[in-house]
Amino acid sequence: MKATITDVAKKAGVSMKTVSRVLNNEPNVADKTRARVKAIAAELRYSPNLAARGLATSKSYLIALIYDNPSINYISHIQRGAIDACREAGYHLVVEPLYLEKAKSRDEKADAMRSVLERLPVDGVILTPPLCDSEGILQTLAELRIDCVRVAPANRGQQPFVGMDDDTAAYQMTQYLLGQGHQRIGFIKGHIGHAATDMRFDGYCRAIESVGLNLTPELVVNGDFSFESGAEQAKILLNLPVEKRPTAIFASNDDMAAAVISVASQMGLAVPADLSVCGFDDTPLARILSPALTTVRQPIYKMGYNAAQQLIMPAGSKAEIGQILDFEIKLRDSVALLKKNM
Amino acid sequence: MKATITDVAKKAGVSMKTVSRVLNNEPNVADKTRARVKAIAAELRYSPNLAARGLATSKSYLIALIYDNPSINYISHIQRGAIDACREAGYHLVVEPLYLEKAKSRDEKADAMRSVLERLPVDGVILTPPLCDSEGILQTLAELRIDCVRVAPANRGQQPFVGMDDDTAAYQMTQYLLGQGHQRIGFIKGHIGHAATDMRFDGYCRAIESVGLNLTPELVVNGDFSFESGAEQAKILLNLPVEKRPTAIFASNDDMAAAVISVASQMGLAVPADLSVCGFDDTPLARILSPALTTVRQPIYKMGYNAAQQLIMPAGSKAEIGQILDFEIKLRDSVALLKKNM
DNA sequence: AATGAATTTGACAGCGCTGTCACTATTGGA
DNA sequence: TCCAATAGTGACAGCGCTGTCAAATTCATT
Repeated sequence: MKATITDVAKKAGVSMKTVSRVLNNEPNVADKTRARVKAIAAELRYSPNLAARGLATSKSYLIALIYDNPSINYISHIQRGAIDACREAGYHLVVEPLYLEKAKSRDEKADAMRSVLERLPVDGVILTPPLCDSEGILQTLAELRIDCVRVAPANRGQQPFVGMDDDTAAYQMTQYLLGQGHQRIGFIKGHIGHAATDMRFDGYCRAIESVGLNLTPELVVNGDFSFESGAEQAKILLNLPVEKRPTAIFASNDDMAAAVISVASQMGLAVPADLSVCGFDDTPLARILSPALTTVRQPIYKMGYNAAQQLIMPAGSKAEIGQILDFEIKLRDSVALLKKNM
Repeated sequence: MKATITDVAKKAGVSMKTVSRVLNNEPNVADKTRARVKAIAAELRYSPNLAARGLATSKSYLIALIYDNPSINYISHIQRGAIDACREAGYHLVVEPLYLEKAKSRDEKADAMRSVLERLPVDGVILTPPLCDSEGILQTLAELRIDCVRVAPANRGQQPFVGMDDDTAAYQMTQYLLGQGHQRIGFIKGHIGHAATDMRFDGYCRAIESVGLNLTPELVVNGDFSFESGAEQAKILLNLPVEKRPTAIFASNDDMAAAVISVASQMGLAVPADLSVCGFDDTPLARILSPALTTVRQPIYKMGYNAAQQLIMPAGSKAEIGQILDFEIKLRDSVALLKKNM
């Protein structure tokens, strides 16, 4: 039915091994032979059987994207990037979410991953936050001797990663708010335990302090990246007495920023006239909101792309352990100059 | 390093074949033997090597999700459903988007798919719209002898599919609007060529006509499922003279409905007091909008789940060729009773 | 106790490919 | 001219598993 390497070998009058060499671009094949084999392979529409090759080499040409991050948007972009990188190199991406009933511990996640990976022999694994910061996961991967690249990890450590500088991004965004005249800038933190939560908050703090202001504890509230938590915390912030109420709110992601805008308008506060708002991520939501959201654009796609690429690259050429990608501050309509009387 | 079937066999004092039988739940193994082998396999953390098994059985335990649908939300849910079904059966999902520069023809998409699939031996393919209605794709799959299940195809035909009744859903939603007293109901159609576009529009028409009303051509406009197109078309609808202007707008998806709400509020129309709006899909956006959007909940996750399941199921048990899943009308806050004076 | 049938088990080949290693042909230099 | 080095090629085993088929065991029946 489907052509095998033997068919090609017979037709070309060479051994299987020679065909194999040609197919894998190995050296030591005469140019003439190489050309002939290639032509015949093409003619027969031959393509190697991945299972057989995998069995022989214990490589699978498969890369797994493993995550437990509930943000569809985030994962989708990582995934697209990874798939594109895979395709360029003849690899394929298998997607493995690791959602478990929430009570499960880290160890159980590691076990779940182990059972997935023991069954499916992948050549490498891409780990997204918060999974990429789990000791258990990392250790299991090491035991299984599977390469991995972490996306936006909290601890950069000595293993490969791709990431961006959340801290600086938050710093710059806060500086921008400051530059627009805002002094009382509310901050809604993300989910505890998420690396980005701390890094973004740190950037905010640095910026506030860099202009000689003091951090006002009541302006900092704890969300968890969800719209609902954003709404809840926005109410707390906006119900502060007028003279203490923030004139701008920096939410740690776009969903929460959307909630701030929604709550503000329900309370009769116009954005950005009465309240400036900015987010983080630049999800599709950001452009749809009215006003369109000023936010930080993360290079999510590129992180996925580069992560896969690092996995695929021949081990030798790994110049650097980590890659830090550029972000971009997207100025849109949700931030305005502070009005004099506020 | 990793336990093989031989290790288990030795330790259990039986042959490889017996272990194999136990692992595959084949009959004709004594209960005692079965229990012992299972115990030892668990103890050794044994799990079969997919490549080897694949080579022996010419199955890959891999299913591909192939799509060119740009809606992240849609694909993500299909994907999650499919992955869950796969995992239950020890399968894995590989994801293969088929985006090409837009100029490419259908045939080129089929070629692209062919080259992906010739390399990766998958056991089945899930096709989403609009790809699932491409003759070229279907034919290529048939040539490759790869099973496929289509998700929400336009032409149900004789091949397996999972879908929902878009027509009836739109019919019911329109009926609901009618029941709230609305007579001038605007309709924003989706992308031309998308099966859902026609089916939803048909349902709308049927409902309008079912109450003895005539279709008003100027109340029907052409969007393309994007937020921007929704905004554009909403403006056209809402700029109609007051006596002709719709009192309710049914957008063919949530993104366009969000645009309607946004445009309406920019024009000083309150939703739902001055204008009722409903959408289709029940994306996360629907709950985030204010007012929360009345919409049709599509069983997207379940479609993915069932599609994968159909592929995995032993060929014999395929009772029915197609499955039609239930939708749900989600009543939220964006539709109100028509005020008397309108 | 003896027979046939059903159940349970194992030996072995082979899926399609690549790694190893041995072999032959070619080249360049003494 | 001959030899060593190198380029080019192929035979063969074996990756871990399952299908086939025959052997061993058990059971039910006379």
